[in-house]
Amino acid sequence: MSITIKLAIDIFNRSKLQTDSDFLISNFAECSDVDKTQINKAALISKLHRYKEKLKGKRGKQKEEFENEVFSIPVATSTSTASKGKLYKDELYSYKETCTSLATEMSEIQKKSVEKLVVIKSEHAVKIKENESKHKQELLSLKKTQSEELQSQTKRLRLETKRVSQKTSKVYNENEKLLEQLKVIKKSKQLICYENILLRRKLERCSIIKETQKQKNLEKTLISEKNKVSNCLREIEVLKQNNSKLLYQLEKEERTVLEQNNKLQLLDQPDPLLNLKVQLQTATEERDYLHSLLLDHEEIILFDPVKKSYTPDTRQCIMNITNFNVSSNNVGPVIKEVLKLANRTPNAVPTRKTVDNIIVEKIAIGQKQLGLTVGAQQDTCLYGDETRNFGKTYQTFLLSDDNKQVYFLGLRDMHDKAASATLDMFANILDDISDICETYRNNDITSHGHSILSNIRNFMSDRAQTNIAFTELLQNYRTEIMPTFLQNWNELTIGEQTSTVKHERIKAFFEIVHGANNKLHKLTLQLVKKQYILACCKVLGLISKLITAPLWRLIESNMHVLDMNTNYLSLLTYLDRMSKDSTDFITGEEFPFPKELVEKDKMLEKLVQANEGIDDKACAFAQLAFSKDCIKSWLKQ
DNA sequence: AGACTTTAAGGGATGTTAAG
DNA sequence: CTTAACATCCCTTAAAGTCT
Repeated sequence: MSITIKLAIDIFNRSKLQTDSDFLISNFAECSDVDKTQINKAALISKLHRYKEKLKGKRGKQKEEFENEVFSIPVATSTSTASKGKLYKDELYSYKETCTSLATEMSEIQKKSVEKLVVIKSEHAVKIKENESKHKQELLSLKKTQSEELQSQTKRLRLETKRVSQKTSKVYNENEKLLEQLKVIKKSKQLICYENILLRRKLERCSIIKETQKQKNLEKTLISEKNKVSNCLREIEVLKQNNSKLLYQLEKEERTVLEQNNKLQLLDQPDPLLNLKVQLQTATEERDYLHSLLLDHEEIILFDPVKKSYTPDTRQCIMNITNFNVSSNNVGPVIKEVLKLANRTPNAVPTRKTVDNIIVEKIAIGQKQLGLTVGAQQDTCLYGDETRNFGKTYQTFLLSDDNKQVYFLGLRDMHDKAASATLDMFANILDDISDICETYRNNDITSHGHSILSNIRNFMSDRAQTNIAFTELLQNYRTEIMPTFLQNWNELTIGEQTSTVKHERIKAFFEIVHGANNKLHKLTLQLVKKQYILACCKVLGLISKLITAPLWRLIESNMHVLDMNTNYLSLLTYLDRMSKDSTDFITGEEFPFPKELVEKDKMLEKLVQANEGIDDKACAFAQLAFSKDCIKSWLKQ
């Protein structure tokens, strides 16, 4: 037995009046053959609420049909749904044990690592102590050996100095001896002098010859004695020199001793201590690194458990990630993977569906921005383009402002190409934007969609027939909703009345109505004043009207390709003729294809009108364009 | 080249939970 | 009780990839 939605909602409404909380379930159990205990109450209530909400939006036949649909009662599932992102209560019990065991495991691991750290620390301390004692021993041994060496060296030096001093004393002694000898010699000399005097006296007394002989002998001995003295003196000088040399050597030795002492002092500097310090630093760094490893993998809060929603930052992150064409399925894993780089783990990661919902938010935000910023922009330009894909046609609407910033208004698929449909789409998009900005609309008199519409100054379109019609419709639409708006158009019609020629109108439009605002406008205004440009334009327009457009119509008709031959031939002969004299082309009296194919409209009317000064130039241009050489060069391209 | 499978994406229906 | 926020399941389609 099954119950309808109408009955289900009826029971639900009645149950609200009851105080008995069991009323709802027992009633449902009665009406269907489902067991009372099997019913999932929360799901049932949630479902009923949803159906009520749904029913509100339905009227008439639709409502009736919906009410009569079968209502299936949610039944408690024996196996709880295994959720990936969140844990539910019944699961919690099963997970609790594993979690606690995991936690104890983790804490044990942590304890172990802490113990390890302690062990490492104590090891380091022991090592440091060992190194210190080693260093001390080394230092002591070094000092001992060095001091021994020093002592032996000083001993040697002392011995040497002793020797040197002994030598010098010897030299001194010798010197003194020599001096004594010298004294003796001097004394002897004196004695000899006395003797000499005595002898002289004797000589005086004795014979002169004998005396002289004796004197001579004496002189000889004197000279020899003198030589002896001088020799002694020389020896003394040499000894003196030796003495000074030895003194110099002594000085040198003393200096070397000093140097050795300095060296010894330098050797006393404690080098190994520095090494030890470096070792200690690296050890502490290693320890800190290990410690930081223990502290890492901190959780990052992406999902606010209090608000039960992802944080705004996370939402923005998701929006930005989807901007890079990451599929909604992969946004979660991408976030996880990137956080790994920073050694963090997210507390939750959105599923595909949630990401999809956030993408919808993104679009809403974009439209809100459009309403607020574009609505305030003056002088905007509307673009439109058609895209076709898989047999469906889509119409895009773009808007650019003064700063050349382009905004994307929206995209809709078109059921048909009619201009009215395009307008409907556009109005639909503007309505959407207005709806999004609902809260702001209450304060404004005009909606944001309307302000966007009223600020559109230009409409850029390809020359597709639809777009021309669309432009007209758009104008009408604007006049409908904004009667004060059409100032520009009124002025334009004034310009239209005063001139009959099209380029005059363009001139008037830029000079009187619109004003040449940008480079393109200025250029157009300048060119439109040049006669040869106008002549070219006339030729191009006529080519389109008389040759290209009819040719298109022919090609698009159901004619067989082979049957086109005659038409191509007539076109060629026509072009050949016109290259010699193209007056008939300019006046629009002659054309290559059947008359029916030429569309007679305002445009053609204006084009074939005679223009003083322009026609002869146009004639020349046309003949140039249709000449065989020119056509050949076209075909090559 | 065609058959078959996988992946990304859209969308509806509905269960779960906790705050209002 | 209502409702928001998130989740899951299911179905569908287009496009890309793989196999035969």
